[in-house]
Amino acid sequence: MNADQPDYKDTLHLPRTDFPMRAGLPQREPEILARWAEIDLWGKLRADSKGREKYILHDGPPYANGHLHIGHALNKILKDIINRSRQMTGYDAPYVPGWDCHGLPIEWKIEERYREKGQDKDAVPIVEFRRECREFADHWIGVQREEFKRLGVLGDWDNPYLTMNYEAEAVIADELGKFLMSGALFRGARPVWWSAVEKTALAEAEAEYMEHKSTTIWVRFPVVKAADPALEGASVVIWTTTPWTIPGNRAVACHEDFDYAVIEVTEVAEKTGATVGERLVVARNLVAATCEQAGIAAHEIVATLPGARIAGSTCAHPWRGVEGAGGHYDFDVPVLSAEFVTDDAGTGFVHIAPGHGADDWHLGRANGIEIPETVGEDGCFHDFVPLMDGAAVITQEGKDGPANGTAIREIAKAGKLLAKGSLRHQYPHSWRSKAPLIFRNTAQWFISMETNDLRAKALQAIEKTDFYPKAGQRRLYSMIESRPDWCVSRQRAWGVPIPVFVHKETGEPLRDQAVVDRIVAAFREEGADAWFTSDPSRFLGNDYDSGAYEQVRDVVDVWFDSGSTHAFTLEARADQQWPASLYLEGSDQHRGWFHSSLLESCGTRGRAPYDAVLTHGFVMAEDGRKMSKSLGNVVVPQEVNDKYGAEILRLWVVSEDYSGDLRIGEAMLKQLTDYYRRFRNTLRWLLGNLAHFDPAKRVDPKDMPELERWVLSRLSAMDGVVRAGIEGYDFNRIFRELHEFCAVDLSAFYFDVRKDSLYCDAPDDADRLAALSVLDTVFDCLTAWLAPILSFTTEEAWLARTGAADDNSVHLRQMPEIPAGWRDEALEAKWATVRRARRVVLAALERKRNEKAIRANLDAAPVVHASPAIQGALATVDFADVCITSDIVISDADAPDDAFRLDDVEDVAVAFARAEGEKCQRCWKVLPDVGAGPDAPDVCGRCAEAVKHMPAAAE
RNA sequence: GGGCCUGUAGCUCAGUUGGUCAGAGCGCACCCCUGAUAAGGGUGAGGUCAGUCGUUCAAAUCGACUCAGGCCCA
Repeated sequence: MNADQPDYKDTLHLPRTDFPMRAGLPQREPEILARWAEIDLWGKLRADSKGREKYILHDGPPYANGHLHIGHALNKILKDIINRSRQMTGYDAPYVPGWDCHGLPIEWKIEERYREKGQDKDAVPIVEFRRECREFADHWIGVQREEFKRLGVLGDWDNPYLTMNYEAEAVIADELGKFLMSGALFRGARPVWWSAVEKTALAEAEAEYMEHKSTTIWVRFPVVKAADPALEGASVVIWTTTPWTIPGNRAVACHEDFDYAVIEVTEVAEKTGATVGERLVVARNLVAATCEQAGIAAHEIVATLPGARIAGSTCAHPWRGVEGAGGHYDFDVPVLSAEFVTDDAGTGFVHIAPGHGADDWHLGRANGIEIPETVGEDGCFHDFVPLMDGAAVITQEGKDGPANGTAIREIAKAGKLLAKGSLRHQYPHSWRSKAPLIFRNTAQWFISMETNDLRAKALQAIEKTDFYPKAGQRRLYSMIESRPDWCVSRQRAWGVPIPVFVHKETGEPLRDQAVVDRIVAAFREEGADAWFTSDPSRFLGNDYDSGAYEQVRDVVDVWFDSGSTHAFTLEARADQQWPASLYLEGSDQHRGWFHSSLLESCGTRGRAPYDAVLTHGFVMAEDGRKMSKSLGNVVVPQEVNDKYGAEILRLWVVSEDYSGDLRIGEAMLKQLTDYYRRFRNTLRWLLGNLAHFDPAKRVDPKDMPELERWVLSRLSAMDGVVRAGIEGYDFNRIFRELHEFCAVDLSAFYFDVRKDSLYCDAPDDADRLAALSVLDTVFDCLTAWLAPILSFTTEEAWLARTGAADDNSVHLRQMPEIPAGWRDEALEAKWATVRRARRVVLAALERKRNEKAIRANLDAAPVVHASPAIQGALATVDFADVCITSDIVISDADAPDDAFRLDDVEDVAVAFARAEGEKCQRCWKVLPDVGAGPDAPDVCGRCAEAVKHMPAAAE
């Protein structure tokens, strides 16, 4: 610009706003959070929506033992987006966050502290131990609460639900009481990892696998009832690494798909356990290995048959009829088929001792086989087990006891020992004493799946529940369909006690509602500690002799705790409602919270505690693999907050399809910031222009130009997208469509086209006022639509426009009601045509630009040769404005041969021409009437007129 | 090993009941603007639709298998 020319910039209505382009989210977000706290946004929302239909998203409780990871962030942000979007579409959506507080991981942490101090946990009074657990959980609840709030998650953070609240502990006991009273809670037995040294059960995760040398044996189980004639007179051969479990044997398992061989021994080696002429059955591809081990020098294969034809046979226990056993082992040993049988070692037959193995136990239960108790808590055989002499499996010093030797000797004496060997393998040991563990049958409490038709009720409830995505329904269904009874007891300290008394003589649990009620009342007042600090008579009252009852010392499985959250939160709280509208968690919770809540609720209330279940996938690193510290690809939410802002995480949640696994990494975060900038700058430009808008001069839609009405129609369509997305939890679609709307419809088209009018027209020019009116509406819509997602930025923009009064927040708004008349599909179709023609013009000008014929499009005034149909569309349109050229000619003449065309746009050809005239120094269009006005020699007529109407240069 | 799920351009996603050359946005390259400026506009290059084999006149879309990844089990 020449220095001697007047600067017209001050006469333009350029965007003016304090809303910065650079968000500074890491700094700004905490300020916005502070304001929400200060104005009590949560309280205002509640007051605002009082009496509206409730939308209850019941929070699945995270575990209170560490900082949040990215999965927590995904989960809570998604919940927040759903709650906010429901709140803005006519519901009252009071979100109560919760925490899971009891359980093993916290217990471990406390035990670890003891170990570090050289203290013994068992020497500490249980109530003291529990107090430390409680404090530990309390600490992490505080930490996580702040981390969740930092993500912008709105909720009743001052009154969350905690499974360790006294009220919750009371309700959990009460719920368990319902199962007790209905007869569904019963005492059964199941094998658990057991340490004979500590005389305690260990959790799976407490077992340390270390190398161990085990004695292996091959044992004959004579077939007494053959399912196939080929098995007559033969012995099934089993192989085991735990000879001491033979007394507990009650079955043999084979695999129905494996081929088995019946062999006849024809020659034996010098050292052998086999006899010439005997028939043995082993898996076909283990025949050679077995023969070698047993010293069988030669054999004949008498028959081969699949496991399917062996299953159903009956064998004799190796000690059937043995002297001194008193007929104890004379029971039948059925051959069952089982999937877990392998043929990579052993004989293809697995000896099943239901009291000494998980597979064994499941198979035994599935087939109605008794689960014998053979070993006491000190690791020694019970005296009533014949032939074992009370031998120790594991000694109190943590060494192998004599039980293996005793068993092997007796098997050999009975003539059933085919071979013996040894094996080094990984075997579980106690993490405390380092002694080998054994699987031992123990008394446990179960909730029956069949009593009161729990399984059937649960399956029916699943069918009545909506699942997002749909596949979750089948997943949960098949789990419930096949699951065993629910083992709810844990031999632990940090949990809600199983509030049951068992009669010492009958072994029957006491079922008396009055007793349950007294327990619940005590828990409500003092917490579940009351169970450990009170004399049993406090609960038993005068009706029972406390000496006749044993007080159960087990605590309940934490899944029962969280399965009861619906009872002590949805039912108990006045602001909540039962059942929940939605449960939302990671897809692993089909096995967890969805599952336990369903069973708990069906068992006590006959239906699911939720109307719908939504699952999200897991967060992977950028390459689609699991995040792991060793790979260094872990994304931590706190770091994203500090570097990019929580808003970027919120955007991330909706930028992906959360029904499957999601990914996150540096490259994606960069892309997300680009998405963010598009939204932010769209709002910024709107704000800048709206600074010039006087609502009193709002133009009615019916008086607007077509282009403005087209925008309104697009808004109407977007409204449909937003509402459908909220309804169906498809926020990815909302995000995608809104982003495209901002980028393509608005920024690249509507804004670009209307800049001329908005910046240059006279203040009260009708078209300019219409455009401003539309911008106001667009702003109104976008801030509301994006508010659930970009909760910080929309608030910032909204306050920038409407003022930061204490009762003002974008989150107190409802989604805008779009008048039905705005949608005009014919108009949208017409403008689709206009934009197709525009594309040809822009492409033609691009070519000229590359040829250096023009620079800006305003240098051109092309001739558009179009078909009559397209001319019809362009007739009512200022096509030069639309193409941002200084002039344009629509011609019905045949296009010259060198006219520009696009392959995919028929009937439009563009012939290039430069714009005629001088460049207006104000609007930069090249026009013939520049300088026509005497006062303004370097501007066009329109601008001369506009400047005249400007009240002052510094508007 | 079993159940369930996922696999479309560098990235995030669309692709209705199988049938116009597989689409969008972003990113990228190049050009323009410099009155949305750590912004804005335009043009363009990118894909054996994980792979193989089938069904069909016709498959990204149906079936089987394989590979890779995930969740839950064993």
